[in-house]
Amino acid sequence: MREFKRKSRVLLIDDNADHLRGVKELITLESSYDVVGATTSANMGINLAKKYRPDLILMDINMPEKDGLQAIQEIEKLDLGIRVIALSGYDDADLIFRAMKIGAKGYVLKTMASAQLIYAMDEVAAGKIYLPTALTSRFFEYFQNSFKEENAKLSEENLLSYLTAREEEVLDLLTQGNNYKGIAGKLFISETTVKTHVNNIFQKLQVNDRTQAVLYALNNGFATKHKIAV
Amino acid sequence: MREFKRKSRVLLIDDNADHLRGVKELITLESSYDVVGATTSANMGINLAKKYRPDLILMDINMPEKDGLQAIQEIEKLDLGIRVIALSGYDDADLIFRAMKIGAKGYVLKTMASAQLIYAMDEVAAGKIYLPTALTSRFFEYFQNSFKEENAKLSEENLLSYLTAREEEVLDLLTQGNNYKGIAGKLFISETTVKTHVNNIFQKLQVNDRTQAVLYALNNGFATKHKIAV
DNA sequence: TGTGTCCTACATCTTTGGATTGATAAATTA
DNA sequence: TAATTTATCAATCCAAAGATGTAGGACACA
Repeated sequence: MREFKRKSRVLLIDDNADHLRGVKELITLESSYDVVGATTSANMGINLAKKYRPDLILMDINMPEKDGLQAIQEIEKLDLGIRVIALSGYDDADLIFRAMKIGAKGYVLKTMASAQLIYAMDEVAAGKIYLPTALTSRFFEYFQNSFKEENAKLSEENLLSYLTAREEEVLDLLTQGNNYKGIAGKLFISETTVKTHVNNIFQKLQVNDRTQAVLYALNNGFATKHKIAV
Repeated sequence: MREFKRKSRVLLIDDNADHLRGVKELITLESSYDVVGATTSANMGINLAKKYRPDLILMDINMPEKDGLQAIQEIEKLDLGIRVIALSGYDDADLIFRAMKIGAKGYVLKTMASAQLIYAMDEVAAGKIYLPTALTSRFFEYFQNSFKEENAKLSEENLLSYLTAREEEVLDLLTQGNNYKGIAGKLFISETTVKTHVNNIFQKLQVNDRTQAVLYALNNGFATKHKIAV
């Protein structure tokens, strides 16, 4: 299959010169990839990316000088359609999560067999996103954990549920930064009426001012509830 | 391996009686699982879950009456350590994302080969989280897309960067719902100084009041920047 | 040494926000 | 039908917030 396509162009960025050389050899042996560049500097890597527009980048994210994650982010910002695979020595869930969050199309451990690296490259070059099974599992544990609190908040007794429909409208406008006059204008009611509603909201949410009300709303899934609902 | 462990107890919930029967037979053939219950009702399923405390639940999430996702959420809320695998007819990214978000430990398509279902069950029963490769790819596309906007905001010119260190401290306290007095007390400075800082913050963020300042901060990664930084 | 930035502080004034009380009409529910 | 809830509006009062101008001391940098 792969043999019939044009070769994918790959750029390597890894501050460990030895590892860089090793990966380069490995990939060069693999006939379906052209290594168009290899550098130990993240900044240089970004420049090379702009210059050569590779299809793929293998980016070491354990670099001291410039953080590899930051480099990935900058490359993603360029929006050149370059697909980046993160190379890391650690299977740390937080690292994996952050890499995928900023747009890495794959995450491969340096300790993994070379065949697996090539496989990841094939998958990513084919437009897919690739994570080894074990890392996927780690990712999801982290992912679910980060939503646990939010889920708990959304399902637990929520003071927001005591608000009337009108009060929800008013609160919604509050969370958009409106003052009394703005809300009154948007709802076609008098400012004093808005004051009444807002005061009732304060009572129900047990807060003292609009900022606290807005914060309560945002921290307890007010927007979520209406727009993204599970 | 599996042969030596005690059998995992499974509960099946699927409003399609035919499919339910099919899955039940399939699993019964597989000697390492005991089907402790099978029902076409989500509510009944939740009751059975409480009663029998199965290790695993296979939950159809394409049910009209009570949404399967909601049922998963309720089971997760019980916190009984029951691991739920979502069964669905659709490989819709949004569905997959929502299922994983609320704590499903796996997501399997009904059209998949029975061997794959058993494999998923083995993995999940072993404490892992399992998503078929193809669905993982879909999930990540959706996941990365949902962060694209946020990433753009964080990396684009941000008025927050013009704030001084002290102003950031003040803004941080503002985003916790403090008034002038509260901030003054916490920073051991006078209330008038706080007013000065807050006014400077308003100028820099180009907003008119504290609520808008807080909203600007939250919408532009203020907390994120300091606590979760990429 | 001077220039600029930052943190601190105060005075003054205007506007907005918040608390409270009271009242009417419509809709809902018991 | 009576009672309750909701949405509307007003007056009043006090507190808080916001706008503006001024200014001294600390520090960094050229």
